[in-house]
Amino acid sequence: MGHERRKPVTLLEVAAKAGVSRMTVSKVLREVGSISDDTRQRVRQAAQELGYLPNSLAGSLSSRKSQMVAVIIPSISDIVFSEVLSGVNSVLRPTGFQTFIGESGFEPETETELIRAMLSFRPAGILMNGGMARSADAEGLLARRNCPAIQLWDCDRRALDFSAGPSHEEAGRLVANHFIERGLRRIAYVGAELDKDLCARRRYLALNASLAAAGIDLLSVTCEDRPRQAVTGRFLTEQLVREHPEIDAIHFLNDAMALGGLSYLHEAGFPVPERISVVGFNGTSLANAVRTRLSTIDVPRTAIGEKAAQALLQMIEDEDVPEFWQAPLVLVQGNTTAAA
Amino acid sequence: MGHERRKPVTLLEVAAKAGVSRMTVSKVLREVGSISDDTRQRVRQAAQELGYLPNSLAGSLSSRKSQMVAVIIPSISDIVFSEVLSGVNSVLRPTGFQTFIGESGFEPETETELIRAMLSFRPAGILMNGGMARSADAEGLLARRNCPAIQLWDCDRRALDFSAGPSHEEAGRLVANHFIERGLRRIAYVGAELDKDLCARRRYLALNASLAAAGIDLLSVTCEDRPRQAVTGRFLTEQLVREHPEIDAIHFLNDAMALGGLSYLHEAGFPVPERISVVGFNGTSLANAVRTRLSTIDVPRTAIGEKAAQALLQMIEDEDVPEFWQAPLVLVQGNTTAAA
DNA sequence: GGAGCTAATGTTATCGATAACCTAAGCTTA
DNA sequence: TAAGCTTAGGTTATCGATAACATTAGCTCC
Repeated sequence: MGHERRKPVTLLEVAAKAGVSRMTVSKVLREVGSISDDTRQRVRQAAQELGYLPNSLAGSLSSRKSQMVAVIIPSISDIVFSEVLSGVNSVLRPTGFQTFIGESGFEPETETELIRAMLSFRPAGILMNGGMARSADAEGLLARRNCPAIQLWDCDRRALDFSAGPSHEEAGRLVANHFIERGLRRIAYVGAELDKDLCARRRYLALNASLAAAGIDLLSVTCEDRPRQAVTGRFLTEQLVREHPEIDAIHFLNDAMALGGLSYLHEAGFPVPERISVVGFNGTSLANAVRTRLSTIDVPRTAIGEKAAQALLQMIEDEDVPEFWQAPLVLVQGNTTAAA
Repeated sequence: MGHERRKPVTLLEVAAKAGVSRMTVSKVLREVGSISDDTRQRVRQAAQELGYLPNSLAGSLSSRKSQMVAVIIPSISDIVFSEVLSGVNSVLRPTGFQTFIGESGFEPETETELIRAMLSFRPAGILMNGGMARSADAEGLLARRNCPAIQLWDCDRRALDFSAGPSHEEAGRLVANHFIERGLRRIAYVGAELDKDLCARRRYLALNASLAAAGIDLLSVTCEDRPRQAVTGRFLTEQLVREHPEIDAIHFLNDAMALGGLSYLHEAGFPVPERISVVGFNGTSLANAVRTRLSTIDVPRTAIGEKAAQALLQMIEDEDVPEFWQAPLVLVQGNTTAAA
């Protein structure tokens, strides 16, 4: 099964087989223009028999149109993103647009190359996560793009043509109030890679500011060189309670880290929520799988993707679109924080 | 910030600005041919100042070459895949190839459209997960592709030009032997979506066969309409032990489901491993985050991606490549199965 | 000193489609 | 019945690059 097969079939070959011109084949396959039923049949059959696959390079070059929508995300392993993407796809798919994904790995250099690569195919639109430090080259590429561009996951700092996402500042404030209402005052924050994920950093800063306004000092335990996953949550929590056994509430960067932290707290004999309250972020289904129902902030991820895709379609149609859509946030009370 | 910007800059404009022909610009930017340092400078600067971005549609169409590598995966939320992909990228990136990802959502229909869309851009290569039911159209498209194609994640059933992945049958046998060696005889399997994930199904069948050979009946609890995640593992385990409290070992489809199951077992008062042994599959970092260190089968995911990418590069260079690479599997003994 | 190189650049054809316009036949309709 | 419209299809130019070959000037070298 070699791959050095014959040259792919072109319109010309289909045309020859069907006994018509290339243009006629093109019209039949795109269902434009007026073609008799008889010809239509012959062309379809010829294309089918030859296994004709249109060449999008030629097609898009010529028509200056594309069915490709580029999506660039920091990490495909971040569970968070998959639902945003499925929201995007659920709206885009029925319209015939195809989503092509690029993964930047949180590296600005890689992200820049991805933007360059994707834009060089002149996509119909581009969606990218907000909250990343972007290189100057990337900004330049985006500034000169000739398609609509949408920022996902961030609504505090608007960018590109449309932003769909939560206010991370609001999220930070929600958690702060949640703790304050419950009379918790020795509060810690556990996170990782805050230098890369600026959205998470903004949540942290808002939490910090809200607590400060209430006269509370926030203790933070973070590291930049470990993944934002359960293992890291567990590791940092261990470090935290060893040095500060007095704390009575922890907010984690995300649910995965919170679960890691919880596992350590149980093991080390810190009852949750009696002794320490825990709040995560995201509302991933993960959160309800363990015996504890994690208190967390639920983010409507699918809706974010849907709104983004809808806005994209409208912009492609040259319709007017608002500047942003702010995703509603809900702090879901589980059993890792005591009732107020 | 509208998106209906001016027409993108073309080679011709750069050429005019630099006072040379298009061909010269093309050669400078691709670093081929011989061009004087002076001209090279002027062209580079002109391109820079105009913000020239090559049009890959035109470039690839003309040269019949591409820097794009297509990857089609069933689900980006499946943690498993992210590491395979990072292995792929670590090899491909330095060579200048760009990975474009498509997500099929386990739907053959969607997968077919993705294959069509990606192949229509004439990529340098295509990588796809094995173990999915593929539509006839998809097979046709793949048969007529004119680039190397590689199957990931499955090495039992070889397909395309190269296969990189574990033997899922071996995995099933490993688990069976693990249980048998420990004298466990009331064994259950918990999984989901086995109709879609044929690799998982093959593990299950091998487990079943190996146990049968030892005179053991395997009890299986599965469902097709729930995700292969922790919640489902928990739900099915609850159902399992309610109806069959006598079982003494469970193999889960993956680690996520195993963790969900574990949480229920703890809660329901089934000590692990004293009363019930548990084995997962994958060796995700998740496995070590909770108090229990899950016994599981470690799959070298990054290596799979690397081998696949290396094979792809070799095929692009027209070098000979073996038919497959079988990923070594290790059953990692945690503390959810008692020592033999 | 001219045949033969090499280096630096330009010309032309082509990749595989689509846009925009054109043509011829058949049909209305006043 | 001739102007005018439809229908079905074809022609030509173009999209933005690259491959392959052509050209020109300066140099080498016997």
